[in-house]
Amino acid sequence: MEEEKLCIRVYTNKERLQLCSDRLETAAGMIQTLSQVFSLAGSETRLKLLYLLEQEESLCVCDLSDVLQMTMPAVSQHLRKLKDANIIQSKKVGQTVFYSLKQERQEVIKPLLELISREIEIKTN
Amino acid sequence: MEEEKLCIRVYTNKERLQLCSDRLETAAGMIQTLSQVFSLAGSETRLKLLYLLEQEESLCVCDLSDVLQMTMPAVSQHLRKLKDANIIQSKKVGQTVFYSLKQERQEVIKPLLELISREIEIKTN
DNA sequence: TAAGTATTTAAGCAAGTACTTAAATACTTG
DNA sequence: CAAGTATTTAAGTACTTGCTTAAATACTTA
Repeated sequence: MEEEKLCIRVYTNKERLQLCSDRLETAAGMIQTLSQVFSLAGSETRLKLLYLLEQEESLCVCDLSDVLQMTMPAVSQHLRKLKDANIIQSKKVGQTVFYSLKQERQEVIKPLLELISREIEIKTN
Repeated sequence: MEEEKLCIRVYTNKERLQLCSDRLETAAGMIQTLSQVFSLAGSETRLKLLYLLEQEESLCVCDLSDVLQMTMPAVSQHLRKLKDANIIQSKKVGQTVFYSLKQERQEVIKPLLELISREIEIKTN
């Protein structure tokens, strides 16, 4: 099973392409981390969850399910993914579970959410 | 088909939840736009494409396929999605198609890519 | 105009995602 | 401890995604 060349170029800047490969290799870890965060934030529902948690500090599953007009299992499953990725954390008080943004990941999450709040500020002025 | 309440709370801050709903409604457009961008950037392959295009200004499908070690149809299909979302643009020169980041969307894309390049700078110092 | 190159399009398929409903778990209170 | 509430877990399913391969398109050049 030979690796076939699909594209034969006369003018190829091999050094440039090598530099690109090097860049990718150096950035590999960050790219992987970021693409995971982006793909989580890439769901409209989860982006809403993150936005609400940023604005309100902390909300319970029940409230979130109310606001988003979704069943609790649906919301709970989204929250689980965000929690697994260390983006949010939970705190149980009695039988109620409160979710909030995790400090550790703020440097990645904040710039994303700022894009929303900045737009909103413009809109409400 | 009655809309059933799945969660009956004694202490509910109705005003707070209403404020949350209002926030979501105001932010709806931005949230939709952003979640689309995030979900595109949420693919490791596409994030690499964006990163490379930012670093190199402009690259052809063939080069990208080479650097990413992927078939041209696979790369081409990713590029199409990014182009459909107005994140990148293409310019045909002879039979070669060059892709580059689109200026219009830079204010959303740049902060994301900066997270990578910033990390890389730290790493290579 | 024939042969070759770069790219896109299309069809097909395996894997992943986002819900649903039902049941399990954990806590609270009469 | 029985009944009820908040949440999670699990299984099932429709939909989406990301690749593959084959074929079509468009351009170049002998």
